[in-house]
Amino acid sequence: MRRVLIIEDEPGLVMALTQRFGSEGYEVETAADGEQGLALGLSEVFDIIVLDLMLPRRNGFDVCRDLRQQGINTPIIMLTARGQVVDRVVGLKLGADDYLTKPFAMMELLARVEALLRRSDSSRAFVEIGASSKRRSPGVFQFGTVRVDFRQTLVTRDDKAVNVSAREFKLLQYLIEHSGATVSRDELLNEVWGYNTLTTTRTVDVHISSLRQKIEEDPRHPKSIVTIHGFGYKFVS
Amino acid sequence: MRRVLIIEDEPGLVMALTQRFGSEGYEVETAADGEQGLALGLSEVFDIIVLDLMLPRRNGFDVCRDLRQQGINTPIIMLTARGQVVDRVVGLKLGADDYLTKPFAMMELLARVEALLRRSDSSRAFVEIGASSKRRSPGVFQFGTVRVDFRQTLVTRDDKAVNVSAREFKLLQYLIEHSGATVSRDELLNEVWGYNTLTTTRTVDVHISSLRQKIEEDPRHPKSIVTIHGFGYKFVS
DNA sequence: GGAAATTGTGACCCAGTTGTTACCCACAAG
DNA sequence: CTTGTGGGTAACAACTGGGTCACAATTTCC
Repeated sequence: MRRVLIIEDEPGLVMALTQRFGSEGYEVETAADGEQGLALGLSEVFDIIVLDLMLPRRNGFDVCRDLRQQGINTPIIMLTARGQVVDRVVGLKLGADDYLTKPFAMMELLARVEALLRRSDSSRAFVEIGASSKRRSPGVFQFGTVRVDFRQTLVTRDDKAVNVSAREFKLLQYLIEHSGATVSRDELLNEVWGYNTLTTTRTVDVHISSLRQKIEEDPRHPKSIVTIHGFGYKFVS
Repeated sequence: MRRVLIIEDEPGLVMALTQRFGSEGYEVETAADGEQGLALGLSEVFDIIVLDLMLPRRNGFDVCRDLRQQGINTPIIMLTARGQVVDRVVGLKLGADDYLTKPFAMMELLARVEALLRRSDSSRAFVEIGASSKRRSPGVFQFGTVRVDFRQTLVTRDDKAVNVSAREFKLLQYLIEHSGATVSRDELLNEVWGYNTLTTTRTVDVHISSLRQKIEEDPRHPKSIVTIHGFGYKFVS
């Protein structure tokens, strides 16, 4: 089982992360300040570390640097508050492997974690015989005349590129990844927008609407992104 | 046995919640104001906490934040009065795990509680040997030629989709979940509509009727949703 | 720094949903 | 068989949820 260490002081976020990772099958440990986090990171073995930048008692930079200096090379994802103009360079220089600005969508975090794990797996994989047994998602999804390429972040319809914004793309991706399931607006806000966005649920409708304009044959009578009155939306392929 | 802490000042609701949780086999403790609730939450261990937002002596936000700051990470469901829209954000940020707007259907509350417990169980489950013993509800229920898919929010009959409204779907779900039991109109109003709705019991009949039109072979002589004269309805599969 | 694109919000309207009433029939008790 | 009460359902009115437009705020890109 994968083990993740979460070093973060905001209780709500800790809660949310714990649950999200838990439901993904991770074993979760948490630390509420830098000191504690550093100690845990040094004394136990993890597959991934999620590290907030602003921490009481010892900030994320220090923790990250110290971990690396002690020979810990577990993948680290750094969380930075919006507005902190901390550029990627500083974080990466200190040994972080990726970073995310708060507030982030859970979906996003999970995706990056997976990516990092895949990387570190494959760098270790030379021991294993044959290809890794991990089935990676095909990367391309097609329904009707529409094709979504997740690797290239590209949507085409009748082989012609469709201009889809970032938000729309993520929304579409989430819907596709949960094909057939009814997803509520709240779930979409949490997974696609962010874990504590101020956004109202009506915003979801607007983006759904504009997505439909772009990928549905007849936007007035959508076939792929279906409304489930009173519940939410559902993607059917 | 599961232990639940209910922090709520409205006596009627406290009563209803106590009974409902009691009949589900929970051990219930209650607090009528924030101070008392906080004290209880800190001094005893619970599996779940139901916390009203508007409370005398200390509001739900404070209680939630204080509990979290004291290291209590029991799942918390927050109850908010209708109209307070902003609460989602603030509540979740402070460490609440879910929220419900009053008046809510008991069924809804129970479902969310179950979901939270399942989540927190699975994050602890790494101790267990082998695959997690998570028994998830099958998600699909079939009787006769009718199939109800709870994940997809979809009802089909003879493999053809049946257009069922939100209320009808929830009603059907409740009946199915209590297969074989006679459920009174009052119970349905409480569980499917809301705990203090002004709705009359005749409304239930109307919805039952329209459900029958949609899923019964012969709506005049229903086989699945049976009337128990003088008592209520019963679902038989 | 300014232009262009993206994103969130409020407003409006429509369609589907929901609750109520009314009328009639079914049931059970005598 | 009769009668009083409970239940089925059609019809209507009121409401609510959802689609989309226009605008403002924000971000991104030259």
